Amino acid sequence: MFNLMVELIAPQLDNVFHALGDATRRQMLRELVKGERTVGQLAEPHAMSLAAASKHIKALESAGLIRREVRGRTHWCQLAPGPLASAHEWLSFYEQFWTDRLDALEQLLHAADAAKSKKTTTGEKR
Amino acid sequence: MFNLMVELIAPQLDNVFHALGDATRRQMLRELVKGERTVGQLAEPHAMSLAAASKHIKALESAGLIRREVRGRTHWCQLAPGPLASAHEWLSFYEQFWTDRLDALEQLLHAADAAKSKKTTTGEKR
DNA sequence: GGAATATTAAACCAATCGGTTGACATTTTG
DNA sequence: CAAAATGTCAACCGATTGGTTTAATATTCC
Repeated sequence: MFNLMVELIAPQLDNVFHALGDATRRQMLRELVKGERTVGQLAEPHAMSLAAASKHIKALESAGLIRREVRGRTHWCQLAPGPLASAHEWLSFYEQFWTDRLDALEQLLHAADAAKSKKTTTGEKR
Repeated sequence: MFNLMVELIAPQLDNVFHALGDATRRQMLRELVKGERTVGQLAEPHAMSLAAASKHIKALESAGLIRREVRGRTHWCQLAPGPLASAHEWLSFYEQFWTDRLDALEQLLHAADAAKSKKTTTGEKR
């Protein structure tokens, strides 16, 4: 299910994850959850030039994470959450794994608790 | 709920997302889902020197995405999915948003379709 | 001990990143 | 129209990235 679509769009995922790998850009996304914002508004909380913030916004845009609409002289940005969903889906593939691991750990703890039976069925290691 | 923990660990998220922003490293993670692998095994599918692959693995390791166990002269790597779960959680914050957006779109389409009744009772989602 | 194996370390390189500044284009406002 | 407001663009800069090649370090095998 996931297997079929995961990693087929590697360059897209490259862009999305790279865009998310910067706290400034993540904060901008958080802000955009509240609604449309102009470039200036997005830039304002950050201790950097408007040009620098503009670059961050361009990075988010070219990753497909936001859309921009020019109205007059101001550029309005809004979330375009599709790629976020893709990244989320990509990570979901691993959810099964880490859930299994936690389950296994839990079972191990329970087993240690009630250490009476002599089950030594080792989970196969590759 | 998410609001409380999201973005409190920004440097960690920086590392995790940065590590995920490279197709080579993502492929290595995919491989590790199948079980433990040595550095050599992880490197083999990739058209690069062992040293280069070793660097990728170190990046994954310092992002906390994998753990390494040295047995004899070989280094065995395995997934440490905790940080993946963190990234997944971070993205989950936006799930509500993009779900809402898609719902809104769907409703818009339906409304256009059956443009007769005037029910606008928005079903709450999730 | 010495050769082969498995992996990291160090030095280097071109490309990219995140930032700056200054010039420019396009509205809006007075 | 002129001035202010809103952004982008281009050039530049130092740091980081992802790769190379050539050692160096452990460990195992004979």
